[in-house]
Amino acid sequence: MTETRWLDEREQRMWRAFATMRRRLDSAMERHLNGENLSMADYQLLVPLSEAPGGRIRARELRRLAGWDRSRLSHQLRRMEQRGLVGREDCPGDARGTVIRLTSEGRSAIEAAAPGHVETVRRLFIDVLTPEEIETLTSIARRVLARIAQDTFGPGETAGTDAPVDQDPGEAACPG
Amino acid sequence: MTETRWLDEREQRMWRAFATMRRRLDSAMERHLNGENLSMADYQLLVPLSEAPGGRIRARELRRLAGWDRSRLSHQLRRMEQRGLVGREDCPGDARGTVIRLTSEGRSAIEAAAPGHVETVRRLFIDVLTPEEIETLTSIARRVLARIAQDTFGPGETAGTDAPVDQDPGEAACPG
DNA sequence: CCAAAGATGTTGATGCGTCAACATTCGGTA
DNA sequence: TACCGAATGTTGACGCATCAACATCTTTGG
Repeated sequence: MTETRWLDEREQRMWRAFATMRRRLDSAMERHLNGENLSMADYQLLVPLSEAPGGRIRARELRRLAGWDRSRLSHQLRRMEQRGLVGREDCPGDARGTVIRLTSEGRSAIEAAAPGHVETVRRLFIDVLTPEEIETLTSIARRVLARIAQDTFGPGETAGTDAPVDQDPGEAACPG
Repeated sequence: MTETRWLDEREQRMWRAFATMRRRLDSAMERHLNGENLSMADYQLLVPLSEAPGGRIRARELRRLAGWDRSRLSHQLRRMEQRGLVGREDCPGDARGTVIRLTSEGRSAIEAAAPGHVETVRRLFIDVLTPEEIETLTSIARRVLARIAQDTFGPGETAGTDAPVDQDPGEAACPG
């Protein structure tokens, strides 16, 4: 180990402000969604489901779209099924699979919540950015993601046992 | 309700990339810290404790420094106490209070983890940014935080019942 | 065909985070 | 002094997230 390169004052200020912004943004969006009785986790699954033909997606595919691992998805679907937002069906052609179906309650919920959610994203974040800053942020995010991917396979520790790190659709904004 | 202002392509691309970066950055840092058997939550409390004289801070103050609410702090301290990282003592002069004490195990843990954590922050994030981008991010974070603060007290819903939203030291980086 | 290996989901345990309810103590005021 | 409201912490319940273990089914290769 060489000597630790601590953060200088500017770096520290940025890192703290950035971390705080992240936390506050999450809380605020969670809070606004909760007003519609949905969590961010619900939202992330309901959006792709609402865009799928018939409101049906196989769990495997949903897992890929959300970038989650099996367990997280299964637990979340169990909770959502209990609330009547989704249902499980047998998967034709593969007895291992499960098809997730958006219920009418689920569709109502996402359609009620989506506009407000997007408005929140816009009001709290996008509207305070200049077009240049939007491009800069996109560029930064890409560089950081590339670096993290590098890092995962370098001195790797828990290199992807389950979750595929290939693609990441992130969070959709416009449910049909 | 006026018409929803959906996100255009650039905005959506930025928002998704940004959200993904946030998640991946969190996971990566959590994972690296876990290599030292610490969580981010542990770290956030251990840093101020390690910097305090005698390794002692009253719970109220720790709560303020971390920006947490009572309950979260209490639960986290219970878990950390069970692992021997901290201890609870009576608060002299105020029988309601509790003084949190960093144990020697706690000190060893934070001192072992801090350099690696800072290195991770630097390698995965800071090192891929230009000085201009660091300033830009600081500026963006401040604007967003101001907007969120505005929003909280505007059409507010759960405007701060417990957690003081005044100051936020965020995450410290250099435990003495 | 049959056994091994892989894919797909589920479950239980545990840690993290929030909310509501509670007990205790302090401070100010009648 | 006695009371009442505020401050301080703790607890239980529940949702979210990850890990390890498991059950089942499919595919592959002999």
